[in-house]
Amino acid sequence: MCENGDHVCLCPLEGIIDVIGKKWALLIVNAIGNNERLRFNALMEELSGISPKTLSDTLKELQAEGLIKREAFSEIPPRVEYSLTDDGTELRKSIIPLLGWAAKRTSTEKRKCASRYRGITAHQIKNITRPS
Amino acid sequence: MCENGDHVCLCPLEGIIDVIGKKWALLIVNAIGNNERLRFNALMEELSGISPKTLSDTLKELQAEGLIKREAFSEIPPRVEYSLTDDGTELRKSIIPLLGWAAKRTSTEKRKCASRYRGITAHQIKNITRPS
DNA sequence: CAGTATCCCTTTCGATACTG
DNA sequence: CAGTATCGAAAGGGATACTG
Repeated sequence: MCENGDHVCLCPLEGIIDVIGKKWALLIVNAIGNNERLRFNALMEELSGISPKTLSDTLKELQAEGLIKREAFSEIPPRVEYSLTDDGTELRKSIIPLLGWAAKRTSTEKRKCASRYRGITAHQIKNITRPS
Repeated sequence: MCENGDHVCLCPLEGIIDVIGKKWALLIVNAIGNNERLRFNALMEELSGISPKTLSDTLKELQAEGLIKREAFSEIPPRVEYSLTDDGTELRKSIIPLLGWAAKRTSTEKRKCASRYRGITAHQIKNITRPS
């Protein structure tokens, strides 16, 4: 990567924006992280409001990006569990500073919290190594 | 904000995604940060490929979010300069960890760097307080 | 110079119904 | 249960031409 002197390359932005720019992507990553492993319908509940199509689509993309892992069990009824890969876990951690920045604005600018995400359990991050 | 125990609220995501999810937003913030202050056409050059409409639109949003400042001078020909607010500067810093995460993947997964942003000078961050 | 005004295309996402 | 198939509305952006 192009990092020399006081420069940091923004090239990786290409990957970042496509992933985290998606409306539900970070919420999904976090929801799974909060629970270790989650099934499709459980995710539907955590992310109240998401449609099966959107969830399915996003799940596939996150999988393709190597951020989550899908495990299917040959049972009846079928069972599929999603969990974070190491990469996904790292992503989950690396957005903390950004969250901190946003949180500061939220409070100083007196915005109401979560008007859009209200009711979504997954709007909290749990069990994460907190920055000092 | 709802931060207690091992929880960090993702509510601010509402604001974050809308801002940084936009294709050019972070690039613009960074381009201005790299140069202290920039004029409209200078931005057009740094962000090679952006259309005046898109730049104009995004600039207004970033302004509305309080991330950049617009100063117009009553001269002929007109001169307008954009600079980062403190908030914008903070944002620019807080994406570093995310960049680090993405950079690591980029290299380990052998993706080609910047296929989408190639040629855009603003794909580098300069003069920033680097994380240890 | 610093944008605006149009037009249009693409992607995204939601709702709903259906299936292995 | 875990999705897929369709359809449609809406937003994001790009190209280009024009203006105060």
